[in-house]
Amino acid sequence: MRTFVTVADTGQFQEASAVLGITQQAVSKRIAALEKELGVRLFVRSARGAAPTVDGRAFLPHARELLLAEERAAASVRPGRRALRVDVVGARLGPAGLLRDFHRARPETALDVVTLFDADTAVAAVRSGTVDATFRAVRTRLPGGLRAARVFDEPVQLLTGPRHQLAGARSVTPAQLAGHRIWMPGLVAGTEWAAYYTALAAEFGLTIDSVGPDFGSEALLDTLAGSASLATLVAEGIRLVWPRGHDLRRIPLTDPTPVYPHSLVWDATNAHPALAALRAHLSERPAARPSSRAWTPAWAVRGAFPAGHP
Amino acid sequence: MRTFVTVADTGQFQEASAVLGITQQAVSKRIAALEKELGVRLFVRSARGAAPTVDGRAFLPHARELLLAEERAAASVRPGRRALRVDVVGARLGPAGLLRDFHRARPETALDVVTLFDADTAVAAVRSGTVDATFRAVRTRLPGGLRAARVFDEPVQLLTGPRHQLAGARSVTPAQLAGHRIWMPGLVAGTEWAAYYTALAAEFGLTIDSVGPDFGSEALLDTLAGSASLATLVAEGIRLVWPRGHDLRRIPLTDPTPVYPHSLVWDATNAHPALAALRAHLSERPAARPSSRAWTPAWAVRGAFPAGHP
DNA sequence: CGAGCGCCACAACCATCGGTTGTACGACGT
DNA sequence: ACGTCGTACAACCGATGGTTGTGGCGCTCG
Repeated sequence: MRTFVTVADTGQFQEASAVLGITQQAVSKRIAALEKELGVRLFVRSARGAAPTVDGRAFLPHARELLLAEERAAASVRPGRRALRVDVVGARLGPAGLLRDFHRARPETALDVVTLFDADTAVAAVRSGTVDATFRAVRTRLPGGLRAARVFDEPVQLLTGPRHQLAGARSVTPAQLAGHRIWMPGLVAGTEWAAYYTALAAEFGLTIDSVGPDFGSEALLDTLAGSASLATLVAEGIRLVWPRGHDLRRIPLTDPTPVYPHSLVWDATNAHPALAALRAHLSERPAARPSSRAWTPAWAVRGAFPAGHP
Repeated sequence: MRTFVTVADTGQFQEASAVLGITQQAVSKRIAALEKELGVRLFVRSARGAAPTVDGRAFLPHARELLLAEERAAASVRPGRRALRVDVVGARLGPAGLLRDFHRARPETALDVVTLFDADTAVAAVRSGTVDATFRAVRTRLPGGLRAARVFDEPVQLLTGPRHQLAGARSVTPAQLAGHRIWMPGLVAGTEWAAYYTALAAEFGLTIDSVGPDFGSEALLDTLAGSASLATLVAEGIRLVWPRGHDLRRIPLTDPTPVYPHSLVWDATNAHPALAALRAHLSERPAARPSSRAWTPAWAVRGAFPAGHP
């Protein structure tokens, strides 16, 4: 590919070979091999050099893209100065949206988004330097050198099918959910997600049930749509693949509103320039502050808020 | 890359080797070589298989993207059923915008945009089947089997610096340009672009000058910004890299408005499914019809309009 | 708790690939 | 008509990347 692009740019095999530091014959062989593999002629050879055919012209941008993709791939793991690497708890949750904003604001900044197993794993990764930051709800005291800023309180909503008893409500209080069956397959014990919902259930006397195999959100939505007794909880920001004709309802929870407390955790000694940019970007947003009408587990308050918060 | 992705998907070297049709040892060697080249460990090996490290997780989406890019590249020239290939006269002109619309409306349709030398070359390419369609201003009678539909009349505007005599005008008539020097470096004799501007100059007595080397649009704009006597003509839709502080002016031409008559040309015997989709997409737009206040060269009227036009 | 099993890494070997040098051929300009 | 420029073909050879064979390590299970 690189040979192809170089030939296209220089206009002749000879000069391309000089650029690439190989012989002209090697370039000729490479191009011939590529043409044979693709089954089309890419250049018309003349006594004055090589000009791309129509196929070659169509192929050229794809070849360039391939080289760029290779460069990005290598940059994502380059020891020392790799791309900024951020862990998020879920690709469709609030923090992922914050990262999309950041990427839109600074598209030149190379950014990798990964999802680790749980908050403890993520915090350990931040500490070891394998990731630069993580959006998580921190439960435990952070190891020395790590900083946290609570950046996003994401309200939790009830999701029901049309036949559910609460389907018509404009809003519901957590206490009203007592006695209803909340079904959340895929909740893995030991993760901070599970801890959050366990605390929520304990606080308001709910029954949260995560038994059964997790067939993915589509299967969950299918089941909800047909059930009069099952409901689930989802984060407000989550974008579901909204099935047609299922008539599912998202119902806000109020008085209090359970919010999921996303914090950004990073290592104070990490000098990655894009990390500073990310923190600056996040602090430019209106700071998320705990509302008196919001609820979080007791452990969440340990997550530090940006300066100015009590 | 394919080996890496396969290992990540299967979770073990052994099964990946079966999928790829090679031995486990070859997979081991490939991954080891990749890790050595990148300088990082991508998998943690255990007695139950291989799990990606944090680096591996970050690398994975890039590796997938690379494979997709390779597939798209191959598809762009696959003999027989390649991607729809359309020639446009310029990437920043109206037809390129139409193609962007089409791509937005049908993102699943593989689409390649190329730019050939001139209309005759493009028409020959359509006839030979190396491109599926071209947006061009057709001057000559089309070879048998080819069809044309005038899809976009693009108004031409005057571009001047702030010190130019016409800089303050809200609009200008072509006749008013007589005597002013119009500078259009890069206009290649023999192309339909050149023919268009030649006809325009002849019709209204203009002086269009394309001598001198073409250093690109940036250099042109720099020169225009500082000149009181030079101006150029640009298509309305063209997106220039608008230099800061140059205070350039785009001035509409009126009474009549010269328009550049883009037609879509295709081969009636070409059965490419995406070609039909493109034509359908274009015909859904409000048909471009020649206004009595618009001007085109006499030869342009030969370009067929969609059904219904006189 | 030890034996067995499943999985990966290392070693030796070998065919193929992809580079080299040397040369031929065609087009263009003088 | 002949040098010059640029590419293609041929012969050659080392490096690459596959194979088979084997060893080690960590689960798991009797």
